[in-house]
Amino acid sequence: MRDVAARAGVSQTTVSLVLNNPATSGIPESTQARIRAAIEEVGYRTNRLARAMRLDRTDTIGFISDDIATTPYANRMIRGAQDAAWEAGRLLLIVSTGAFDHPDHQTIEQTAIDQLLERQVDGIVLAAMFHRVLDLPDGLREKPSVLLNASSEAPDIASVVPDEYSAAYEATSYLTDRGHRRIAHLTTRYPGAAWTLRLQGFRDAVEAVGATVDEDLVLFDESTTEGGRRATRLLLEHPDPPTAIFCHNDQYAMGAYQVANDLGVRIPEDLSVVGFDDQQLIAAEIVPGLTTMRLPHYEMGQWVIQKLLDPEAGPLNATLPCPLIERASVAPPAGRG
Amino acid sequence: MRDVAARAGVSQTTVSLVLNNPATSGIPESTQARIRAAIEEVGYRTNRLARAMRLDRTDTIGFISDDIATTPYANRMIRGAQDAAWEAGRLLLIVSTGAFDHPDHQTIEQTAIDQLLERQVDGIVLAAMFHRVLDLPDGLREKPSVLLNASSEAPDIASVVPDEYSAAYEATSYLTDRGHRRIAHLTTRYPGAAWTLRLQGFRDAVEAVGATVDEDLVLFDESTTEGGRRATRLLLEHPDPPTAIFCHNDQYAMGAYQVANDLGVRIPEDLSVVGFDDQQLIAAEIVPGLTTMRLPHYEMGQWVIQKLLDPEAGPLNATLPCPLIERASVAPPAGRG
DNA sequence: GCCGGGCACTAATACGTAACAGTAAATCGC
DNA sequence: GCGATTTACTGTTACGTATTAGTGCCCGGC
Repeated sequence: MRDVAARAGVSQTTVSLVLNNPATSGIPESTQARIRAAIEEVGYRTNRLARAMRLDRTDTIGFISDDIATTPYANRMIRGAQDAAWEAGRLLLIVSTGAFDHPDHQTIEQTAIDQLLERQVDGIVLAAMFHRVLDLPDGLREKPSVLLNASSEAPDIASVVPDEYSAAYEATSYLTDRGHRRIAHLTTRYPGAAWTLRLQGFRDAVEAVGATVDEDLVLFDESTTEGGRRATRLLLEHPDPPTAIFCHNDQYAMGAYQVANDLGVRIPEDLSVVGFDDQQLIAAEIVPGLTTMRLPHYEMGQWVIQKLLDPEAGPLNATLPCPLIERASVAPPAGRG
Repeated sequence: MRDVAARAGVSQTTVSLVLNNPATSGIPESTQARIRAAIEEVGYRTNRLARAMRLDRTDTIGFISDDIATTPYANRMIRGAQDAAWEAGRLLLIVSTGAFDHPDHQTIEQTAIDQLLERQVDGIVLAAMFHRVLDLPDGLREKPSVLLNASSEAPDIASVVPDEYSAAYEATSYLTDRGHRRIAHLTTRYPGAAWTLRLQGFRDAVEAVGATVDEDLVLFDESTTEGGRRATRLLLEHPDPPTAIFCHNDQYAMGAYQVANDLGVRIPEDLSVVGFDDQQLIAAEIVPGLTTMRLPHYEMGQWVIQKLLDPEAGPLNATLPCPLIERASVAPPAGRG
């Protein structure tokens, strides 16, 4: 900047003025042009470190995620956050701390927070791959912080989570609307907030049409393809099998497809299936296309950044809707055509 | 730091000394302890911006990726880079520039580079989701830079790519070793470096066992499930159908599975299939498990960071092997049991 | 009794920017 | 023609750190 000033024959102050308030600084256009030319010639580029020191603002946001590698959710959340940040001229400093149930996770997370604070980020996003309730780590209070796909006991920390309950209610209602009354729910006991909320939404939606939930049809297993196969086999061997299955996630549903196919049970004619997640590589690609609830990962990623940039706007704790993605895996139950 | 110094009754210089060279500074243990106590009491934390200005080094690496959202590859690359960076005490400043064939992509990429340079990153990683050859953007030369999953014409820029040719050769040999001679290759004309290299590896491996490539069996389509269905249908309707298919990627293979299943063609008994990518949600989950080549995304991510940290070590342009992941989709051709 | 040298520190500076508090000259109003 | 205002700038400082070049003091040796 000093070089630019020298070349343009003005002071460093003037250059700074032109760079930051070209309109209101009262520097005549001729001088401004001279300075712009000098900037070009010198190949000057602002040093944002120095700028940040002066302004006490880095235009950088820390993003801590518990496990980036093993799930496709991270993509969408990061992308949502990245896009919103980019639009506002902010950049994301990303740290992945590994699986949240790893013994060292707390320590790593703490170190990550320290690293971000030392780098003077303007705010911190703490993201969970699986919707859960977490203990607020020390340090998060030192800067504006937002929880992504997680909540905490702390009453004053912003957070956003998917509306699991309503999504499950809607998914189930989609089935009851088409006449299904005997509906199974494949779920999981994976630690986290998702399954209880979805199970409750499922129950309430079944009962809302005057039907009862047959506990034989609520199965807990791993929410994997393998688990889906096991559970679906049980269901289809049941003396009074369900006409529809609502699965905790799409992998589960994929397992259901495989078993149904093996046993000659047609989807959707003989068995309707609704999934959860809208996994790109599954839901749209298996045959028939899987009707499923899409988790609003991208939107939640956007939300947290907007919340950091404008903390006053909107609610402190948001719950985002999960749109129903309608494909071809649901039909009325057999015999009702 | 000034507060810490005041509280410990020493100068700021002494605090800095204790923080950075506790051993060689010649400050007696008693004073060091006093300073450490003061740091604790004050809750002092280094301001790395100021440190960076002084040292002209931010311990931050810029990571530009062309599209983080639509592929699961990004995960593994970012994670590899993140892990290597973390281990070395570096953090990643990540920018996603969107699809590389978008009209504004060049501009966005340029802005991203400027942003990173303004933030004084120590180095830049330019990552491509799909292996391709790119024009080196201006600005990359201002800092140490490395290309990830991409190469360029520039002779002096470090880069790492998967060894597509050898991987295809190995995949094909895996089939010829088991007796297959009539092998199809489903590939694509998606712009990028991958398909030509893989096609060549395929050809050479077939010819290496004295067989010839039937051009009827080399099909170009979109490398999607839909494309896989189309292509496989053509192949299975061929008067002299192949006994094995080598697919450009796993989605393609998934489409092949679906059509085979519909037509009652058993995998692997009637038709062997080898994929490419080892997509978590496909390869391990479809039945039977898909034998496929895993792209070394994680390892390439690590590689680029190590290259930035120690530019002298190893070759300038690396080619990483793709391990063969053996599952259950390959058997000897029918009639040779 | 004096000098050299080690010990335990410290003062001052630079990194690159933004902004406050000026200042000199030109212009205006009456 | 003169004070007041405007125009077009500039000098200086502070942000928090790492480092260089000291400084004062004490102790040992002769």
